[in-house]
Amino acid sequence: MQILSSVKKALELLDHFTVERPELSLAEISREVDAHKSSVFRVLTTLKAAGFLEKDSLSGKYRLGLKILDLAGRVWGRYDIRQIATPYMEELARETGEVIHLAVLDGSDIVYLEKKGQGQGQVLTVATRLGGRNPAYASSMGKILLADLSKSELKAIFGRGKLEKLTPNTIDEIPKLIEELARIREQGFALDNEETFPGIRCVGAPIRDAGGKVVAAVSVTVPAQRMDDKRVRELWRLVTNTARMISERVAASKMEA
Amino acid sequence: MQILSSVKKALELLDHFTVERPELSLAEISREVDAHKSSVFRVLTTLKAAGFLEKDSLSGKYRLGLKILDLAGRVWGRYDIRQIATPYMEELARETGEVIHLAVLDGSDIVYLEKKGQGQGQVLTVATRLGGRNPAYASSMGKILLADLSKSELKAIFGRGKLEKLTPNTIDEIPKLIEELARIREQGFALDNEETFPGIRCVGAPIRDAGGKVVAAVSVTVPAQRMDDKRVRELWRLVTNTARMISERVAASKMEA
DNA sequence: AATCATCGTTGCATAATTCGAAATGGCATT
DNA sequence: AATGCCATTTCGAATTATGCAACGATGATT
Repeated sequence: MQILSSVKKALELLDHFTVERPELSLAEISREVDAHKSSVFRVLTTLKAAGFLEKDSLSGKYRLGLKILDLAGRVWGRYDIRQIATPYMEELARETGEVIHLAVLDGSDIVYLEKKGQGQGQVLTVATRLGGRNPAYASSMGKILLADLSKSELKAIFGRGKLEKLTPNTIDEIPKLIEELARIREQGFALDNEETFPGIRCVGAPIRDAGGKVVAAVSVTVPAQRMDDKRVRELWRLVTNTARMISERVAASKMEA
Repeated sequence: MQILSSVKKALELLDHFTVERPELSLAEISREVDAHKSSVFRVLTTLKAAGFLEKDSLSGKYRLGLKILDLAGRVWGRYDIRQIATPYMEELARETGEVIHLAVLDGSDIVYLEKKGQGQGQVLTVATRLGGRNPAYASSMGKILLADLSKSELKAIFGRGKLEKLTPNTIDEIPKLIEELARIREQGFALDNEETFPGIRCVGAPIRDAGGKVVAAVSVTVPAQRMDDKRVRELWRLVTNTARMISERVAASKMEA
């Protein structure tokens, strides 16, 4: 494996900038990465010169730069599905009064492509973000996407070990996950029963391309206290309907995701 | 200036991946950057390991990776204005039947934060993209944003040279631009008269924060053949109304851009 | 089937680059 | 004024990235 260590270090430095901590000083970063200040300064300067970071002229702190949006715009071009799905998600958000997500599978994670709706002013909601990720095996959308993979594909992704528990409810044994995925294939939707986030349940449904392959998933996200069995059945009907409509549009546009 | 040259090279390599050419092979990139294949291979491998590139397993070609979306999601968090403006832009797109843009100033460029509407099926439209950039001095939105800067701020951005002409109509002399900006401050909107893209005209208006500072701009983009003086007046009224409504919402939400 | 050209990947010695320590100036606090 | 912390720069030593050569795989051509 031929990794350039100074390039790796520079790229990893970007990960320290988060939504919670969008601005950081040289000193803060040096302490966090446990590297000498002058080295970190040079990395920051390089990232800034390339537009990946910018520096607030008043505070002298660094934050992620707009070059990243420029590059991101080039990535979104691959996901026409997002444009197609947006009006349907908006309609579903109005209909249900809940938060709606769209995601694709990347490796063993889902990646959020779109999020619509504000929920019902509840305190408990999900801190998800465009481009953000969660383990596929815990989330309704992830399980939908995994259910469309072959045994060997699943093995290549998860191996034979135990899965990390995100909550007490997370399925952490691969045989149980395989069972769950078989059930999902049968019933055509998936439930996240407080497996990704405590207190949050989701119902997810598959978006298929013209060839029937599951290329994305859409879900309704609800606080557990509002998600009884009656509500599950209701949302299942709505979200699978939305997914089917998106799928038809996807197929009609010869979309490739 | 302390630039790490190997990090710089790696970051610059990302720029070779565009919407037009989303996938590239090792050999293609090596030829383009005029560097040895084995060096480029190691850079690609490092970028791939960090998620900035991914490799199509069938073609072996590289493309931009989803880590970029992850980071972009953290940048968007700075632009609450985008969420606020979206419904108003959608309404304006319906009302005018044209393409609507939202942008902010970054250095001497505008950066597109949002784009709504499809225009009227015309062949001639603008290839703009979320996160994409254009020189501020040529575009209606850019001129709106520049008009809010002080003389010294403008001087720091543009210096004393000539500006690059994008089209025969582009203002390329700084004194003329300063005059134009003074006019814009007076009238409260700006016109791009085929200065950024040939055959394309835009009317732009300022979005202000609670303190009256211009923090973003919104514009209507029209093919020149459909933009007579009557249409200019009509669109000016609509776009400044939209900008005012967004500004009020921005001020109400104590937004910081 | 054999040959050729091109591709992607790896190992190694050398050249290039990066690193850390020390120094310096700026700013805020006492 | 003294102190502490910050950001930035210089320089020699240590480390890393580079380019070359080699290799196997693949596809096209003979």
